[in-house]
Amino acid sequence: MSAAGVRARVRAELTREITDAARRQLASDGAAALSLRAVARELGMASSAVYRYFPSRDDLLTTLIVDAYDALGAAAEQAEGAVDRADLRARWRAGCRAVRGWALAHPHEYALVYGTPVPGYAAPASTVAPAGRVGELLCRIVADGIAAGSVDPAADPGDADSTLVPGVAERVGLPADPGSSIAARAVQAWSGLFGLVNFELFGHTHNVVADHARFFDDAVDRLGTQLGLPPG
Amino acid sequence: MSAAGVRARVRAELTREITDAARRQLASDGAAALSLRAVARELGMASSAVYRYFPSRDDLLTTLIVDAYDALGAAAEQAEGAVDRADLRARWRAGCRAVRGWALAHPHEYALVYGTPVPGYAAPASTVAPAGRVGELLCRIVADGIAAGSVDPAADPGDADSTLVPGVAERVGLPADPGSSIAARAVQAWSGLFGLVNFELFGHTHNVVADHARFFDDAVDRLGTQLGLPPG
DNA sequence: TGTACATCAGTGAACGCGCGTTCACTGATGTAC
DNA sequence: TGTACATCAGTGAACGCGCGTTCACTGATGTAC
Repeated sequence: MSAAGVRARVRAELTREITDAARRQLASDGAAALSLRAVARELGMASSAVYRYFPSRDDLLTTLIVDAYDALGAAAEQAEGAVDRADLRARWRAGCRAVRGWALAHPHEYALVYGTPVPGYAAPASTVAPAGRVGELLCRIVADGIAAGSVDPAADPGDADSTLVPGVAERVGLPADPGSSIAARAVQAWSGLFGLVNFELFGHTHNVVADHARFFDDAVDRLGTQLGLPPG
Repeated sequence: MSAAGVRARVRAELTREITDAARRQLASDGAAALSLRAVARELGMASSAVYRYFPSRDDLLTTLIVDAYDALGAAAEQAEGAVDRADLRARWRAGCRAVRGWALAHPHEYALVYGTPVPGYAAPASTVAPAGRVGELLCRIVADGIAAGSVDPAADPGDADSTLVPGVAERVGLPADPGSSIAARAVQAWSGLFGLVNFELFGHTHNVVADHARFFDDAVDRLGTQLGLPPG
């Protein structure tokens, strides 16, 4: 390996060490407490040295945001992918449960992307694709059901899909018929899933729900039913 | 009015001026930027003077949180209360739309209570009751429907209600039968409502939904239908 | 292979900022006799 | 009604902290001839 290659590799490794330390800090204290100086401290380097790797705190934050979206998306995809393709209901459950499981295991990373937007931070374009992974995964299940004939896209008609951005249904493999609501209902189920996780994680169901895991499973099944997934 | 009464009134007024200034600051810059010093500055007083009224920043924050819950609850109750009692569907719509409307008008106050919990802040008991107002309002609509015979609590059976904290269904006027899911479904609809608002306000549907108002109305109607509210 | 130069990583001090909270204090306002 | 005392609101300085970012610098590593 060339000398330049070594230098690049060392650089990449230290970049990763920085993001790892930042992620640990995020995990233990939350996004608000994350600072470049603390990261540098943990790595035993001067705070100014971090600027050789990230031009500003916001860039480090962007990396963490993208990583969080990707980790959550990967967890959901992996869980969903481990299930019999033909069992739509099981795939739905697996994907949703993986989202909740990841959120409970990484509450601060979850809050970073699904809680209050960081003040003064404007999400750059690089966060858009990772942010869509879970939603697209859920839509793919519905689309597969339509393709297999086990989900009826014409159930619950209406023109709700016309409230969506044009082309978004096709992009996730859903039909784009006038008079359909299947894509809008999928978006609603997606937001309903995160509504459940938000409420649990942020404590809104603290005095309301006793068995969160079972409550969640029941609710997720109802979301699936509303989308027309066949019962498991 | 006695001299002591005057003093107490002046004190109450300045207390309100402080919370008003804090609320303005919260509204314009968000909770993270809220500081006792900035509030004192806006009021033209020494920062130490604020401590005569609030023992710490957290106490000021608690006041703002309670106020936000109450303002949102009042907005929902007022909108819902203006509708014909017998028209359950219209009451449901009015309540939900008021929640969204208030959230859009007060995004930072909304985020304070429904976004990421403030790090290091532990919500005291005084926030519990105000936090429940919207959920209880929604449940009351369902309970009225059951009482009027237009909502069937036995539709969609299952034992989902057993996942809730015992007594919570009765507390909001819903039946507590074994084998029922009406209370759990109400909780889910409640979390679904805030999932919709969260997604819109925090930008997750930015590239997905085009007409947010109509998308929301459609989704809310679906939530109502899932609870068994008669169509409007 | 050796040498002169350029690039790069990392340092440590500094700038300027804002924060929550404490404290001894000064006047003004209220209270008891 | 007048006076002595107690309570209270508000001040300004200070403590100690941490932050993001800049800058001139020192060595080490890589490159060109």
